Amino acid sequence: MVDRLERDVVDAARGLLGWELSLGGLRARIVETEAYHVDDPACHAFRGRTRRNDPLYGAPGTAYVYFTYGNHWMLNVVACPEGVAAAVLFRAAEPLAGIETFRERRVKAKRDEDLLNGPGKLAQAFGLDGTWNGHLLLEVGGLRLEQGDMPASVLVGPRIGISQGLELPWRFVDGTRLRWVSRPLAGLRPG
DNA sequence: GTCCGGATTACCT
DNA sequence: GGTAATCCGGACT
Repeated sequence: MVDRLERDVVDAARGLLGWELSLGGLRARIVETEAYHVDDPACHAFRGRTRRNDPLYGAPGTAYVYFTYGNHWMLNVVACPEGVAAAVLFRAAEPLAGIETFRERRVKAKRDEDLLNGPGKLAQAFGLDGTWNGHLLLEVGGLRLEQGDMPASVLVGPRIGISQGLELPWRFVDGTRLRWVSRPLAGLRPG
């Protein structure tokens, strides 16, 4: 996956579906991703390099964790060669292990479907914050990304929550696990 | 120093 | 389906 991450952030976003995110006894299967690239106006690095977006320019496999809307942390994995800003945002996951901890941290989730079905929810359930910014996700230790089974069907559509770049179909969803996805009806089509 | 907007969520109707 | 809450980073004066 390092090769794939380095080659193309859009291909990597699709390829990361089915991978597993783990931290201690917590484990979840990635069911929804989005790609962001420096040439696209929705990317944090579109207007140049700053201290906030600096991790985007790092090595593929690096975590980019940032804070937004006054409340929420977002987890991304950096893609493309060093020096080219790009990343894949993890938007939703299916809980596989540690569900009691997920429930404790996501007190507002009424159903298990609400534990990880959004980027801010996913980060809250895993207890992530800026201290994980820059962490290497493909190496052993702490927060980790591991290969899983590729989904039998993938849906694509426009990315969520942005105002520019909506013409790019850079959101990817595991079509066999829509139960765990955020906004399953938002303009998705087979892809 | 001030202002604006955001890769969202939760709660309301 | 609509919207208030919440506060940091970036742009600008």
